[in-house]
Amino acid sequence: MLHRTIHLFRKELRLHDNPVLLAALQSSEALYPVYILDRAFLTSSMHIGALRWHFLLQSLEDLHKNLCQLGSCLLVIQGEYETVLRDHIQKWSITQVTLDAEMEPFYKEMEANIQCLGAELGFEVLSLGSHSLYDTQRILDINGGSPPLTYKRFLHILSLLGDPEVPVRNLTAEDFQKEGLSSCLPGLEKKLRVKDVLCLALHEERRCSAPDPDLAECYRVPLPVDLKISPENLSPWRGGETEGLQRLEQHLTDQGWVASFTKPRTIPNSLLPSTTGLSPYFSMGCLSVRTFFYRLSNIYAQAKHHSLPPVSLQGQLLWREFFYTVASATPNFTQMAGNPICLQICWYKDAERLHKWKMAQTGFPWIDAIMTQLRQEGWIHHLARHAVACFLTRGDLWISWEEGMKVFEELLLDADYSINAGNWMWLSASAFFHQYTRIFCPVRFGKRTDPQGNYIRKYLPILKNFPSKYIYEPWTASEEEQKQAGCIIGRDYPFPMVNHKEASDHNLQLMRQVREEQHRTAQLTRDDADDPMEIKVKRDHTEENISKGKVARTTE
DNA sequence: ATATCGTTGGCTTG
DNA sequence: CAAGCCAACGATAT
Repeated sequence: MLHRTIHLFRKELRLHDNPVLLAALQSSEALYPVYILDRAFLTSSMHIGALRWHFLLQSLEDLHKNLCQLGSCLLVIQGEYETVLRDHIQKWSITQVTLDAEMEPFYKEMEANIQCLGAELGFEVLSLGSHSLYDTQRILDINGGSPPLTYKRFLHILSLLGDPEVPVRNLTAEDFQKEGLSSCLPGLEKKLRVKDVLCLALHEERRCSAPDPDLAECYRVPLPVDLKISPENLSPWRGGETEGLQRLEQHLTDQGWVASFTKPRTIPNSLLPSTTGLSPYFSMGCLSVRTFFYRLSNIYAQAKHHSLPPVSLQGQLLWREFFYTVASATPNFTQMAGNPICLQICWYKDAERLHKWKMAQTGFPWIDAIMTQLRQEGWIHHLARHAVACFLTRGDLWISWEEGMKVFEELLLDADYSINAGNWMWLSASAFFHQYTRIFCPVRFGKRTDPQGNYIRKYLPILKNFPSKYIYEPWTASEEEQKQAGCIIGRDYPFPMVNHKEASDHNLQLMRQVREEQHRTAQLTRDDADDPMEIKVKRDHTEENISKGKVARTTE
């Protein structure tokens, strides 16, 4: 029996390699492609900021256009998702809801709630994942249930698993216009596409005998102004599958560049991205990682030599998988407390200093330029992320990585629950990375790849007339030189908020202390422990946290 | 038990 | 500008 289906788009905002949408089409006589714009959810669970709102709306508009070309359309419905679903299940006599499976707790909770609703209202739920290359559960199973904590070990497990699943075929107009399928609302269909009117289900034709003139208006993709989001958008990234695919193709034409890509050698302060800059498209599912993975495999197969993980382009996709895997099996992954893999550190709470960092007012041009690019454009290079993250946490300010993570979540177009938290733990040497004596210098680090400071001049124009020898440390210029540059330090641009040498030396000592204490407590715990499990959670040894962790594990 | 090694530091030396 | 040192962690391999 064929279903009457609502397909819920959540993250996978694309028509290529979209397995659950394909399955929805194949199992349905009527299909409603829906995006529920639940502002409370997007704000409180996903913490999306203004730039990401723009990117999301652009992606929805593009999805709508692409669906229209195939004889369908996107129905955007604003409201709380459960209420919206409840209303439309009845209104449209729905028997099936399909949706992309996602791994974030808030998306999983949403899916569980939809399952419950299905049991109550009598519709089936089908969800399939396509956001990652591998099913994280299979990786965990091979590793004996616990996540691999090193990339090397992770790669080893992948070598046992083999290549990821290949992408499903692209959707075509035939999929949407097959005999007897009606896709989207009949009234809307006629409005949006006069030529190819679908063969409609009988009862739907009856219902729409008096088409609502406001139907199209009612389901359209809202504009930023409708959502009271500032129309200002300086980001060069434009959301959507079409733009994402264009950028992908553009990068793949340079096969030599693709084959020899070596991440640590890319330049954090080039004025145009030295990496692909595709992350925003992957994070919102405008692009399929499986599609990219296999396009890379094809190029590697033709190349004489190619780079390898961890530094290769494919290796970058695998880093993403690595963090998904660890996040999926670690309780409280996005926080320190109750997170068994995270070093427990007593960070300073200093709202004023945090604010300076966040608002690009640290007085270190290299740091402030990066934070300005982040704020204006929503994307910064990976190494630039390292520089500002190290500065905020173990390097200079000794402020919790969770605070930095929240700022990135709001400002980054590619913000991703697992990857963001994982990298912040990495940079703060709280997990994954342990060579804490390696501290980025906020003056020296950027100089290597941009001695003229063109990057700083672009993002901090107030400093643009300083000679190159002062551009990374303008406070060392004499009063006369500052006047000449048209920028007085302390008036037009702040003095550095810390003495880097003193701050980083001090923090290094703190970090040593933390490790020493950790070591001692682990020793104590080991001596006391009857239960060998207690040793495993030595990193986070308080009673409360252990029980929290155990509860979270068993409910998974 | 012990050795190995880590995607991307900074500094000195030859 | 490449190599080695710094001081040294901790997950994994052996």
